[in-house]
Amino acid sequence: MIDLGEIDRSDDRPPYRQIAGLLRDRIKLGRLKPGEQLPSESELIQHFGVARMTVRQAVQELRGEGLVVAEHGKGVFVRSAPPVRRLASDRFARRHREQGKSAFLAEAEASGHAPLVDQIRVTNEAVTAELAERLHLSTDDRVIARSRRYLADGVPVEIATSYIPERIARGTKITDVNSGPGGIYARIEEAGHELGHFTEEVSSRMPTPDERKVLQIGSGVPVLTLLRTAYDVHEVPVEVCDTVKVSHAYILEYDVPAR
Amino acid sequence: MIDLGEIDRSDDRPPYRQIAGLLRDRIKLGRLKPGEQLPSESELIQHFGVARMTVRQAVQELRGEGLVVAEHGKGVFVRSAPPVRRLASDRFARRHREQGKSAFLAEAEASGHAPLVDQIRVTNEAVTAELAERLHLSTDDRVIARSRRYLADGVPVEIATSYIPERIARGTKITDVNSGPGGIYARIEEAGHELGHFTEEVSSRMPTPDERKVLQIGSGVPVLTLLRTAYDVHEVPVEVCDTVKVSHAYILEYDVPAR
DNA sequence: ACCGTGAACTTGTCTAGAGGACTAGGTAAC
DNA sequence: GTTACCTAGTCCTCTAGACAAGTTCACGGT
Repeated sequence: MIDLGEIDRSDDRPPYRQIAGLLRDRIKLGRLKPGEQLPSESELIQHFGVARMTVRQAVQELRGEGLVVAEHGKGVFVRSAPPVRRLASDRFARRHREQGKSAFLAEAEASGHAPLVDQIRVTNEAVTAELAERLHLSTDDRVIARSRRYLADGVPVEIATSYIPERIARGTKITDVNSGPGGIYARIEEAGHELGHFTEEVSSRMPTPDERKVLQIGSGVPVLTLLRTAYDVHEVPVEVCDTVKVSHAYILEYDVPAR
Repeated sequence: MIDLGEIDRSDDRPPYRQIAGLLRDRIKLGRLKPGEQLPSESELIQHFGVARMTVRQAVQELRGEGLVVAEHGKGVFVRSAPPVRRLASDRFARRHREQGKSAFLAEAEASGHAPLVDQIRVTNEAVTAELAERLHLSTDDRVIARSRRYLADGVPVEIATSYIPERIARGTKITDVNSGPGGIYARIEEAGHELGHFTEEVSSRMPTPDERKVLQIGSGVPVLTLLRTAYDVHEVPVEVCDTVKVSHAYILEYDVPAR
Protein backbone atom coordinates (compact mmCIF):
# COMPACT_ATOMS: atom_id res chain seq x y z
CA MET A 1 0.00 0.00 0.00
CA ILE A 2 1.04 3.57 -0.59
CA ASP A 3 2.96 5.36 2.12
CA LEU A 4 0.60 7.66 3.97
CA GLY A 5 1.92 9.90 6.69
CA GLU A 6 0.56 10.11 10.19
CA ILE A 7 -1.75 12.61 11.78
CA ASP A 8 -0.51 14.93 14.47
CA ARG A 9 -2.92 15.21 17.39
CA SER A 10 -1.21 18.41 18.53
CA ASP A 11 -1.76 20.04 15.13
CA ASP A 12 -4.42 22.72 15.22
CA ARG A 13 -6.04 21.33 12.10
CA PRO A 14 -8.60 18.62 12.89
CA PRO A 15 -7.64 15.02 12.04
CA TYR A 16 -10.04 14.73 9.11
CA ARG A 17 -8.45 17.73 7.44
CA GLN A 18 -4.99 16.34 8.01
CA ILE A 19 -6.01 13.02 6.48
CA ALA A 20 -7.57 14.82 3.52
CA GLY A 21 -4.38 16.84 3.17
CA LEU A 22 -2.19 13.76 3.21
CA LEU A 23 -4.30 12.07 0.55
CA ARG A 24 -4.45 15.27 -1.51
CA ASP A 25 -0.66 15.54 -1.42
CA ARG A 26 -0.27 11.95 -2.63
CA ILE A 27 -2.59 12.71 -5.53
CA LYS A 28 -0.95 16.01 -6.46
CA LEU A 29 2.50 14.46 -6.30
CA GLY A 30 1.39 11.65 -8.58
CA ARG A 31 1.95 8.92 -6.00
CA LEU A 32 -1.74 8.18 -6.56
CA LYS A 33 -2.42 8.39 -10.26
CA PRO A 34 -5.68 9.07 -12.08
CA GLY A 35 -7.86 5.99 -12.02
CA GLU A 36 -6.03 4.45 -9.08
CA GLN A 37 -7.92 3.33 -6.02
CA LEU A 38 -7.51 5.05 -2.68
CA PRO A 39 -7.00 2.96 0.45
CA SER A 40 -10.36 1.64 1.60
CA GLU A 41 -12.17 3.10 4.58
CA SER A 42 -11.14 0.19 6.80
CA GLU A 43 -7.51 0.56 5.77
CA LEU A 44 -7.59 4.27 6.57
CA ILE A 45 -9.27 3.57 9.92
CA GLN A 46 -6.55 1.04 10.75
CA HIS A 47 -3.74 3.26 9.57
CA PHE A 48 -4.76 6.48 11.28
CA GLY A 49 -6.52 5.00 14.29
CA VAL A 50 -9.66 7.07 13.95
CA ALA A 51 -13.37 6.38 13.69
CA ARG A 52 -15.13 5.57 10.47
CA MET A 53 -16.96 8.88 10.18
CA THR A 54 -13.65 10.69 10.45
CA VAL A 55 -12.09 9.06 7.42
CA ARG A 56 -15.36 9.44 5.54
CA GLN A 57 -15.26 13.15 6.28
CA ALA A 58 -11.73 13.32 4.89
CA VAL A 59 -12.75 11.57 1.70
CA GLN A 60 -15.84 13.78 1.50
CA GLU A 61 -13.52 16.78 1.43
CA LEU A 62 -11.65 15.43 -1.58
CA ARG A 63 -14.90 14.54 -3.34
CA GLY A 64 -16.05 18.10 -2.86
CA GLU A 65 -12.90 19.27 -4.59
CA GLY A 66 -13.60 16.94 -7.47
CA LEU A 67 -10.28 15.16 -6.91
CA VAL A 68 -11.76 11.71 -6.37
CA VAL A 69 -14.96 9.85 -7.19
CA ALA A 70 -16.53 7.15 -5.04
CA GLU A 71 -18.13 4.10 -6.61
CA HIS A 72 -20.54 2.20 -4.46
CA GLY A 73 -19.31 -1.29 -3.73
CA LYS A 74 -16.02 -0.82 -5.55
CA GLY A 75 -13.95 1.89 -3.95
CA VAL A 76 -12.80 5.48 -4.20
CA PHE A 77 -10.73 6.40 -7.22
CA VAL A 78 -8.61 9.34 -8.28
CA ARG A 79 -10.62 11.11 -10.95
CA SER A 80 -9.19 10.47 -14.35
CA ALA A 81 -8.91 13.69 -16.29
CA PRO A 82 -11.10 13.63 -19.39
CA PRO A 83 -9.60 14.91 -22.61
CA VAL A 84 -9.35 18.67 -22.36
CA ARG A 85 -10.93 20.31 -25.34
CA ARG A 86 -9.74 23.74 -26.34
CA LEU A 87 -12.38 25.77 -28.06
CA ALA A 88 -10.81 28.42 -30.23
CA SER A 89 -12.76 31.56 -30.93
CA ASP A 90 -12.83 30.74 -34.65
CA ARG A 91 -14.77 27.55 -34.07
CA PHE A 92 -17.80 28.98 -35.87
CA ALA A 93 -15.78 30.06 -38.88
CA ARG A 94 -17.62 29.66 -42.14
CA ARG A 95 -15.00 27.37 -43.61
CA HIS A 96 -16.05 24.63 -41.19
CA ARG A 97 -19.67 24.91 -42.23
CA GLU A 98 -18.70 24.86 -45.86
CA GLN A 99 -17.08 21.50 -45.26
CA GLY A 100 -20.40 20.21 -43.97
CA LYS A 101 -19.24 20.03 -40.37
CA SER A 102 -20.94 21.47 -37.33
CA ALA A 103 -18.76 23.33 -34.86
CA PHE A 104 -18.68 20.43 -32.44
CA LEU A 105 -17.82 17.79 -35.00
CA ALA A 106 -15.11 19.91 -36.60
CA GLU A 107 -13.52 20.70 -33.28
CA ALA A 108 -13.72 17.15 -31.95
CA GLU A 109 -12.14 15.67 -35.05
CA ALA A 110 -9.35 18.22 -34.95
CA SER A 111 -8.51 17.22 -31.38
CA GLY A 112 -8.79 13.53 -32.13
CA HIS A 113 -11.77 12.55 -30.00
CA ALA A 114 -14.69 10.47 -31.15
CA PRO A 115 -17.66 12.87 -31.18
CA LEU A 116 -21.24 11.83 -30.59
CA VAL A 117 -24.48 13.74 -30.29
CA ASP A 118 -27.52 12.21 -28.67
CA GLN A 119 -30.69 13.04 -26.76
CA ILE A 120 -31.76 15.41 -29.50
CA ARG A 121 -35.15 16.95 -28.86
CA VAL A 122 -36.86 19.55 -31.01
CA THR A 123 -39.87 21.43 -29.69
CA ASN A 124 -41.90 24.49 -30.55
CA GLU A 125 -42.17 26.77 -27.53
CA ALA A 126 -43.44 30.15 -26.46
CA VAL A 127 -40.64 32.60 -25.69
CA THR A 128 -39.68 33.60 -22.19
CA ALA A 129 -39.26 37.27 -21.40
CA GLU A 130 -35.49 37.01 -21.47
CA LEU A 131 -35.49 35.14 -24.75
CA ALA A 132 -37.82 37.66 -26.36
CA GLU A 133 -35.44 40.41 -25.32
CA ARG A 134 -32.38 38.70 -26.70
CA LEU A 135 -33.99 37.65 -29.99
CA HIS A 136 -35.86 40.94 -30.45
CA LEU A 137 -39.19 39.11 -30.48
CA SER A 138 -42.55 40.07 -29.07
CA THR A 139 -43.78 38.08 -26.12
CA ASP A 140 -46.34 36.15 -28.16
CA ASP A 141 -43.80 34.90 -30.70
CA ARG A 142 -42.69 31.31 -30.76
CA VAL A 143 -39.29 29.68 -31.12
CA ILE A 144 -37.90 26.31 -32.14
CA ALA A 145 -35.94 24.82 -29.24
CA ARG A 146 -33.29 22.26 -30.14
CA SER A 147 -31.67 20.54 -27.18
CA ARG A 148 -28.97 17.89 -27.38
CA ARG A 149 -26.11 16.28 -25.55
CA TYR A 150 -22.52 16.04 -26.74
CA LEU A 151 -20.13 13.23 -25.91
CA ALA A 152 -16.40 12.88 -26.55
CA ASP A 153 -14.97 9.37 -26.52
CA GLY A 154 -18.28 8.26 -25.04
CA VAL A 155 -18.10 10.65 -22.08
CA PRO A 156 -20.79 13.34 -21.79
CA VAL A 157 -19.13 16.74 -21.93
CA GLU A 158 -21.87 19.23 -22.77
CA ILE A 159 -25.58 19.81 -23.06
CA ALA A 160 -27.01 22.63 -25.10
CA THR A 161 -30.30 24.15 -26.16
CA SER A 162 -30.63 26.41 -29.18
CA TYR A 163 -33.56 28.75 -29.68
CA ILE A 164 -34.35 29.90 -33.21
CA PRO A 165 -37.24 32.23 -34.05
CA GLU A 166 -40.00 30.26 -35.75
CA ARG A 167 -40.07 32.77 -38.59
CA ILE A 168 -36.47 31.85 -39.46
CA ALA A 169 -36.75 28.12 -38.89
CA ARG A 170 -39.97 27.66 -40.82
CA GLY A 171 -39.53 25.57 -43.94
CA THR A 172 -35.97 24.51 -43.09
CA LYS A 173 -34.51 21.31 -41.69
CA ILE A 174 -33.99 23.14 -38.40
CA THR A 175 -37.25 21.61 -37.21
CA ASP A 176 -36.00 18.13 -38.08
CA VAL A 177 -34.10 16.05 -35.54
CA ASN A 178 -31.34 15.67 -38.11
CA SER A 179 -30.66 19.21 -39.20
CA GLY A 180 -28.35 18.23 -42.04
CA PRO A 181 -24.69 18.87 -42.92
CA GLY A 182 -22.97 21.88 -41.35
CA GLY A 183 -25.45 22.12 -38.48
CA ILE A 184 -28.14 24.69 -37.91
CA TYR A 185 -25.89 27.64 -38.70
CA ALA A 186 -25.59 26.31 -42.25
CA ARG A 187 -29.41 26.12 -42.40
CA ILE A 188 -29.78 29.65 -41.07
CA GLU A 189 -27.43 31.00 -43.72
CA GLU A 190 -29.21 29.05 -46.44
CA ALA A 191 -32.42 30.70 -45.30
CA GLY A 192 -30.85 34.03 -46.23
CA HIS A 193 -29.43 35.18 -42.91
CA GLU A 194 -25.72 35.57 -43.42
CA LEU A 195 -24.03 35.34 -40.05
CA GLY A 196 -22.10 38.37 -38.87
CA HIS A 197 -20.89 37.71 -35.37
CA PHE A 198 -21.65 36.09 -32.04
CA THR A 199 -21.66 37.30 -28.48
CA GLU A 200 -20.88 34.83 -25.75
CA GLU A 201 -21.53 35.22 -22.04
CA VAL A 202 -19.43 32.88 -19.95
CA SER A 203 -19.92 32.01 -16.32
CA SER A 204 -19.59 29.04 -14.01
CA ARG A 205 -21.57 27.43 -11.21
CA MET A 206 -22.27 24.10 -9.56
CA PRO A 207 -24.55 21.81 -11.59
CA THR A 208 -28.14 21.10 -10.65
CA PRO A 209 -28.95 17.50 -9.70
CA ASP A 210 -30.55 17.06 -13.13
CA GLU A 211 -27.45 18.27 -14.90
CA ARG A 212 -25.30 16.02 -12.75
CA LYS A 213 -27.31 13.06 -13.92
CA VAL A 214 -27.28 13.90 -17.62
CA LEU A 215 -23.60 14.84 -17.64
CA GLN A 216 -22.69 11.88 -15.41
CA ILE A 217 -20.55 13.91 -13.04
CA GLY A 218 -20.17 13.53 -9.31
CA SER A 219 -20.50 16.26 -6.75
CA GLY A 220 -17.62 18.68 -6.69
CA VAL A 221 -17.38 19.21 -10.42
CA PRO A 222 -18.51 22.63 -11.60
CA VAL A 223 -19.96 23.49 -15.00
CA LEU A 224 -19.18 26.27 -17.43
CA THR A 225 -22.24 28.03 -18.76
CA LEU A 226 -22.14 29.74 -22.09
CA LEU A 227 -24.94 31.82 -23.51
CA ARG A 228 -24.32 32.60 -27.14
CA THR A 229 -26.31 34.93 -29.35
CA ALA A 230 -25.80 34.75 -33.11
CA TYR A 231 -26.36 37.89 -35.20
CA ASP A 232 -26.62 38.19 -38.95
CA VAL A 233 -24.70 40.82 -40.90
CA HIS A 234 -27.52 43.33 -40.23
CA GLU A 235 -27.15 42.88 -36.43
CA VAL A 236 -30.42 40.97 -36.27
CA PRO A 237 -30.27 38.17 -33.69
CA VAL A 238 -31.04 34.82 -35.30
CA GLU A 239 -30.26 32.30 -32.57
CA VAL A 240 -29.62 31.98 -28.85
CA CYS A 241 -27.76 28.93 -27.59
CA ASP A 242 -27.63 28.00 -23.92
CA THR A 243 -24.87 25.49 -23.21
CA VAL A 244 -23.65 23.77 -20.06
CA LYS A 245 -20.19 22.24 -20.26
CA VAL A 246 -18.35 20.00 -17.81
CA SER A 247 -15.75 22.45 -16.58
CA HIS A 248 -12.62 20.36 -16.58
CA ALA A 249 -13.29 19.17 -20.12
CA TYR A 250 -12.94 22.61 -21.66
CA ILE A 251 -10.71 25.57 -22.11
CA LEU A 252 -12.36 28.42 -24.00
CA GLU A 253 -10.10 30.65 -26.03
CA TYR A 254 -10.97 34.18 -27.04
CA ASP A 255 -9.20 36.92 -28.87
CA VAL A 256 -9.78 40.48 -27.69
CA PRO A 257 -8.57 43.52 -29.60
CA ALA A 258 -6.88 46.26 -27.58
CA ARG A 259 -8.68 48.86 -29.71
CA MET B 1 -40.81 29.09 11.37
CA ILE B 2 -41.05 28.32 7.70
CA ASP B 3 -43.30 25.48 6.59
CA LEU B 4 -41.13 22.48 5.83
CA GLY B 5 -42.70 19.33 4.50
CA GLU B 6 -42.24 15.89 5.93
CA ILE B 7 -40.01 13.04 4.89
CA ASP B 8 -41.49 9.85 3.48
CA ARG B 9 -39.90 6.74 4.92
CA SER B 10 -41.26 4.67 2.04
CA ASP B 11 -39.61 6.94 -0.52
CA ASP B 12 -36.63 5.32 -2.18
CA ARG B 13 -34.54 8.42 -1.66
CA PRO B 14 -32.76 8.42 1.69
CA PRO B 15 -34.05 10.82 4.34
CA TYR B 16 -31.09 13.17 4.14
CA ARG B 17 -31.67 13.67 0.44
CA GLN B 18 -35.34 14.32 1.01
CA ILE B 19 -34.55 16.90 3.65
CA ALA B 20 -32.01 18.55 1.36
CA GLY B 21 -34.62 18.54 -1.40
CA LEU B 22 -37.25 20.17 0.81
CA LEU B 23 -34.84 22.89 1.87
CA ARG B 24 -33.63 23.37 -1.69
CA ASP B 25 -37.21 23.82 -2.87
CA ARG B 26 -37.88 26.44 -0.22
CA ILE B 27 -34.83 28.35 -1.36
CA LYS B 28 -35.57 28.07 -5.07
CA LEU B 29 -39.15 29.16 -4.52
CA GLY B 30 -37.99 32.18 -2.57
CA ARG B 31 -39.65 31.11 0.67
CA LEU B 32 -36.14 31.31 2.09
CA LYS B 33 -34.50 34.42 0.76
CA PRO B 34 -30.82 35.24 0.32
CA GLY B 35 -29.26 36.09 3.67
CA GLU B 36 -32.02 34.39 5.64
CA GLN B 37 -31.18 31.79 8.22
CA LEU B 38 -32.13 28.16 7.78
CA PRO B 39 -33.78 26.33 10.67
CA SER B 40 -31.08 25.30 13.14
CA GLU B 41 -29.90 21.73 13.39
CA SER B 42 -31.93 21.13 16.54
CA GLU B 43 -35.06 22.49 14.91
CA LEU B 44 -34.58 20.22 11.92
CA ILE B 45 -33.93 17.25 14.21
CA GLN B 46 -37.18 18.00 16.07
CA HIS B 47 -39.19 18.57 12.92
CA PHE B 48 -38.08 15.54 10.94
CA GLY B 49 -37.40 13.18 13.83
CA VAL B 50 -33.96 12.12 12.68
CA ALA B 51 -30.47 12.08 14.16
CA ARG B 52 -28.17 15.03 14.11
CA MET B 53 -25.77 13.57 11.56
CA THR B 54 -28.66 13.09 9.18
CA VAL B 55 -29.65 16.74 9.09
CA ARG B 56 -26.01 17.71 8.91
CA GLN B 57 -25.65 15.52 5.85
CA ALA B 58 -28.65 17.26 4.28
CA VAL B 59 -27.16 20.68 4.92
CA GLN B 60 -23.80 19.43 3.68
CA GLU B 61 -25.46 18.63 0.37
CA LEU B 62 -26.70 22.20 0.00
CA ARG B 63 -23.32 23.60 0.99
CA GLY B 64 -21.76 21.50 -1.73
CA GLU B 65 -24.12 23.10 -4.22
CA GLY B 66 -23.13 26.53 -3.00
CA LEU B 67 -26.72 27.32 -2.06
CA VAL B 68 -26.04 28.00 1.61
CA VAL B 69 -23.10 28.96 3.78
CA ALA B 70 -22.59 27.89 7.40
CA GLU B 71 -21.18 30.25 9.98
CA HIS B 72 -19.76 28.68 13.08
CA GLY B 73 -21.71 29.67 16.14
CA LYS B 74 -24.28 31.66 14.20
CA GLY B 75 -26.21 29.45 11.82
CA VAL B 76 -26.64 28.43 8.21
CA PHE B 77 -27.70 31.10 5.77
CA VAL B 78 -28.94 31.22 2.22
CA ARG B 79 -26.04 32.53 0.20
CA SER B 80 -26.63 36.11 -0.76
CA ALA B 81 -25.76 36.72 -4.37
CA PRO B 82 -22.86 39.14 -4.61
CA PRO B 83 -23.07 41.87 -7.21
CA VAL B 84 -22.70 40.24 -10.59
CA ARG B 85 -20.04 41.98 -12.60
CA ARG B 86 -20.27 41.77 -16.34
CA LEU B 87 -16.90 42.04 -18.01
CA ALA B 88 -17.29 43.25 -21.55
CA SER B 89 -14.67 42.32 -24.08
CA ASP B 90 -13.72 45.97 -24.54
CA ARG B 91 -12.64 46.32 -20.93
CA PHE B 92 -9.04 46.83 -21.94
CA ALA B 93 -9.88 49.51 -24.48
CA ARG B 94 -7.32 52.25 -24.68
CA ARG B 95 -9.80 54.96 -23.81
CA HIS B 96 -10.01 53.63 -20.26
CA ARG B 97 -6.27 53.78 -19.85
CA GLU B 98 -6.17 57.26 -21.27
CA GLN B 99 -8.48 58.33 -18.49
CA GLY B 100 -5.95 57.01 -15.98
CA LYS B 101 -8.06 54.06 -14.94
CA SER B 102 -7.05 50.45 -14.81
CA ALA B 103 -9.45 47.93 -16.27
CA PHE B 104 -10.75 46.87 -12.89
CA LEU B 105 -11.34 50.38 -11.59
CA ALA B 106 -13.07 51.49 -14.76
CA GLU B 107 -15.33 48.48 -14.84
CA ALA B 108 -16.18 48.62 -11.15
CA GLU B 109 -17.08 52.28 -11.28
CA ALA B 110 -19.28 51.71 -14.30
CA SER B 111 -21.24 49.05 -12.46
CA GLY B 112 -21.49 51.11 -9.30
CA HIS B 113 -19.43 49.04 -6.89
CA ALA B 114 -16.74 50.35 -4.59
CA PRO B 115 -13.50 48.90 -5.93
CA LEU B 116 -10.49 48.09 -3.82
CA VAL B 117 -7.16 46.46 -4.55
CA ASP B 118 -5.02 45.03 -1.78
CA GLN B 119 -2.42 42.38 -1.01
CA ILE B 120 -0.21 43.72 -3.76
CA ARG B 121 3.09 41.91 -3.99
CA VAL B 122 5.80 42.51 -6.56
CA THR B 123 8.63 40.00 -7.00
CA ASN B 124 11.36 39.20 -9.48
CA GLU B 125 11.19 35.54 -10.46
CA ALA B 126 12.71 33.00 -12.79
CA VAL B 127 10.32 31.91 -15.51
CA THR B 128 8.62 28.54 -15.53
CA ALA B 129 8.70 26.47 -18.70
CA GLU B 130 5.11 27.34 -19.52
CA LEU B 131 5.66 31.04 -18.94
CA ALA B 132 8.79 31.07 -21.09
CA GLU B 133 6.78 29.51 -23.89
CA ARG B 134 3.96 32.01 -23.64
CA LEU B 135 6.19 35.07 -23.35
CA HIS B 136 8.71 33.84 -25.95
CA LEU B 137 11.50 33.96 -23.39
CA SER B 138 14.43 31.68 -22.87
CA THR B 139 14.39 29.57 -19.75
CA ASP B 140 17.04 31.65 -17.99
CA ASP B 141 15.14 34.91 -18.39
CA ARG B 142 13.43 36.56 -15.46
CA VAL B 143 10.02 38.18 -15.05
CA ILE B 144 8.38 40.69 -12.74
CA ALA B 145 5.43 39.02 -10.98
CA ARG B 146 2.72 41.34 -9.72
CA SER B 147 0.04 39.64 -7.63
CA ARG B 148 -2.93 41.38 -6.06
CA ARG B 149 -6.47 40.87 -4.79
CA TYR B 150 -9.55 42.73 -5.98
CA LEU B 151 -12.57 43.52 -3.84
CA ALA B 152 -15.98 44.94 -4.76
CA ASP B 153 -17.98 46.53 -1.99
CA GLY B 154 -15.47 45.03 0.42
CA VAL B 155 -16.02 41.46 -0.81
CA PRO B 156 -13.06 39.65 -2.38
CA VAL B 157 -13.94 38.77 -5.97
CA GLU B 158 -10.67 38.04 -7.72
CA ILE B 159 -6.98 37.37 -7.32
CA ALA B 160 -4.54 37.85 -10.13
CA THR B 161 -0.86 37.59 -10.93
CA SER B 162 0.73 39.37 -13.87
CA TYR B 163 4.06 38.34 -15.34
CA ILE B 164 6.01 40.94 -17.33
CA PRO B 165 9.41 40.24 -18.91
CA GLU B 166 12.10 42.01 -16.93
CA ARG B 167 13.42 43.59 -20.11
CA ILE B 168 10.10 45.41 -20.56
CA ALA B 169 9.52 46.30 -16.93
CA ARG B 170 13.00 47.60 -16.27
CA GLY B 171 13.07 51.30 -15.52
CA THR B 172 9.27 51.63 -15.25
CA LYS B 173 6.90 51.89 -12.33
CA ILE B 174 5.83 48.30 -13.04
CA THR B 175 8.29 47.23 -10.38
CA ASP B 176 6.70 49.60 -7.85
CA VAL B 177 3.83 48.47 -5.67
CA ASN B 178 1.88 51.45 -6.95
CA SER B 179 2.21 51.17 -10.70
CA GLY B 180 0.64 54.57 -11.39
CA PRO B 181 -2.46 55.79 -13.26
CA GLY B 182 -3.94 53.54 -15.90
CA GLY B 183 -2.35 50.39 -14.51
CA ILE B 184 0.50 48.37 -15.91
CA TYR B 185 -0.86 48.37 -19.45
CA ALA B 186 -0.41 52.14 -19.51
CA ARG B 187 3.21 51.63 -18.35
CA ILE B 188 3.83 48.97 -20.97
CA GLU B 189 2.61 51.31 -23.73
CA GLU B 190 4.70 54.19 -22.36
CA ALA B 191 7.69 51.87 -22.58
CA GLY B 192 7.11 51.72 -26.31
CA HIS B 193 5.05 48.57 -26.65
CA GLU B 194 1.77 49.57 -28.21
CA LEU B 195 -0.80 46.95 -27.33
CA GLY B 196 -2.37 45.07 -30.23
CA HIS B 197 -4.63 42.41 -28.78
CA PHE B 198 -5.14 39.88 -26.02
CA THR B 199 -5.90 36.20 -25.94
CA GLU B 200 -7.85 34.84 -23.03
CA GLU B 201 -8.19 31.21 -21.98
CA VAL B 202 -11.20 30.64 -19.76
CA SER B 203 -11.92 27.62 -17.65
CA SER B 204 -13.41 26.74 -14.30
CA ARG B 205 -12.62 24.47 -11.37
CA MET B 206 -13.00 24.14 -7.63
CA PRO B 207 -10.73 26.46 -5.63
CA THR B 208 -7.72 25.21 -3.70
CA PRO B 209 -7.90 25.61 0.09
CA ASP B 210 -5.54 28.60 -0.19
CA GLU B 211 -7.76 30.31 -2.74
CA ARG B 212 -10.80 29.60 -0.59
CA LYS B 213 -9.15 31.43 2.25
CA VAL B 214 -7.99 34.47 0.27
CA LEU B 215 -11.29 34.81 -1.60
CA GLN B 216 -13.29 34.11 1.54
CA ILE B 217 -15.58 31.57 -0.08
CA GLY B 218 -17.04 28.41 1.38
CA SER B 219 -16.91 25.00 -0.13
CA GLY B 220 -19.21 24.49 -3.08
CA VAL B 221 -18.30 27.71 -4.86
CA PRO B 222 -16.26 27.23 -8.03
CA VAL B 223 -13.82 29.71 -9.52
CA LEU B 224 -13.37 30.98 -13.04
CA THR B 225 -9.79 30.92 -14.22
CA LEU B 226 -8.63 33.28 -16.89
CA LEU B 227 -5.21 33.21 -18.47
CA ARG B 228 -4.62 36.32 -20.53
CA THR B 229 -1.69 37.02 -22.81
CA ALA B 230 -1.18 40.57 -24.04
CA TYR B 231 0.52 41.14 -27.39
CA ASP B 232 1.87 44.35 -28.83
CA VAL B 233 1.10 45.45 -32.38
CA HIS B 234 4.01 43.35 -33.64
CA GLU B 235 2.53 40.18 -32.09
CA VAL B 236 5.22 40.13 -29.43
CA PRO B 237 3.84 38.91 -26.07
CA VAL B 238 4.39 41.53 -23.37
CA GLU B 239 2.43 40.19 -20.40
CA VAL B 240 0.72 37.08 -19.08
CA CYS B 241 -1.96 37.50 -16.42
CA ASP B 242 -3.28 34.56 -14.42
CA THR B 243 -6.54 35.44 -12.68
CA VAL B 244 -8.88 33.49 -10.42
CA LYS B 245 -12.38 34.92 -10.08
CA VAL B 246 -15.22 33.93 -7.76
CA SER B 247 -17.54 32.31 -10.27
CA HIS B 248 -20.90 33.73 -9.25
CA ALA B 249 -19.50 37.25 -9.19
CA TYR B 250 -18.74 37.39 -12.88
CA ILE B 251 -20.19 37.06 -16.32
CA LEU B 252 -17.57 37.35 -19.05
CA GLU B 253 -18.72 38.75 -22.35
CA TYR B 254 -16.95 38.13 -25.63
CA ASP B 255 -17.61 39.04 -29.19
CA VAL B 256 -16.71 36.50 -31.84
CA PRO B 257 -16.74 37.24 -35.56
CA ALA B 258 -18.36 34.67 -37.83
CA ARG B 259 -15.58 35.29 -40.32
C1' DA C 1 -22.23 54.03 32.25
C1' DC C 2 -19.20 50.38 31.67
C1' DC C 3 -17.34 45.83 31.81
C1' DG C 4 -17.07 40.94 32.66
C1' DT C 5 -19.14 36.71 33.35
C1' DG C 6 -21.91 33.11 32.30
C1' DA C 7 -25.84 30.86 30.17
C1' DA C 8 -27.91 29.44 26.05
C1' DC C 9 -27.68 29.08 21.60
C1' DT C 10 -25.28 27.93 17.25
C1' DT C 11 -22.18 24.80 14.20
C1' DG C 12 -17.79 21.76 14.25
C1' DT C 13 -15.54 17.45 15.33
C1' DC C 14 -15.21 12.78 16.90
C1' DT C 15 -16.54 8.19 18.67
C1' DA C 16 -18.76 3.45 18.35
C1' DG C 17 -21.80 0.77 16.34
C1' DA C 18 -25.54 -1.09 13.33
C1' DG C 19 -27.67 -2.50 9.07
C1' DG C 20 -28.10 -1.79 3.99
C1' DA C 21 -26.71 -1.93 -0.82
C1' DC C 22 -23.62 -2.79 -4.44
C1' DT C 23 -19.60 -5.43 -6.68
C1' DA C 24 -16.79 -9.21 -7.72
C1' DG C 25 -15.51 -13.71 -7.36
C1' DG C 26 -15.95 -18.43 -6.05
C1' DT C 27 -18.82 -22.52 -5.43
C1' DA C 28 -22.43 -25.67 -5.72
C1' DA C 29 -26.44 -27.27 -8.09
C1' DC C 30 -28.55 -28.02 -12.31
C1' DG D 1 -21.54 -25.19 -19.47
C1' DT D 2 -24.81 -22.42 -17.20
C1' DT D 3 -27.18 -20.71 -13.52
C1' DA D 4 -28.05 -19.63 -8.69
C1' DC D 5 -26.27 -18.68 -4.50
C1' DC D 6 -23.03 -17.33 -1.08
C1' DT D 7 -19.41 -14.54 0.79
C1' DA D 8 -16.06 -11.05 1.42
C1' DG D 9 -15.06 -6.52 0.41
C1' DT D 10 -16.54 -2.00 -0.65
C1' DC D 11 -19.12 2.39 0.20
C1' DC D 12 -23.88 4.30 1.98
C1' DT D 13 -27.04 5.59 5.54
C1' DC D 14 -28.44 6.27 10.14
C1' DT D 15 -28.39 6.34 15.23
C1' DA D 16 -26.98 8.26 19.92
C1' DG D 17 -24.03 10.57 22.34
C1' DA D 18 -19.99 13.50 23.77
C1' DC D 19 -17.10 17.51 23.87
C1' DA D 20 -15.27 21.72 21.52
C1' DA D 21 -15.59 26.26 19.75
C1' DG D 22 -17.78 30.49 18.17
C1' DT D 23 -21.82 33.96 18.95
C1' DT D 24 -25.18 36.48 21.36
C1' DC D 25 -27.29 38.50 25.08
C1' DA D 26 -28.87 39.27 29.68
C1' DC D 27 -27.44 39.92 34.25
C1' DG D 28 -24.51 41.69 38.03
C1' DG D 29 -20.82 43.99 39.73
C1' DT D 30 -17.96 47.86 39.47
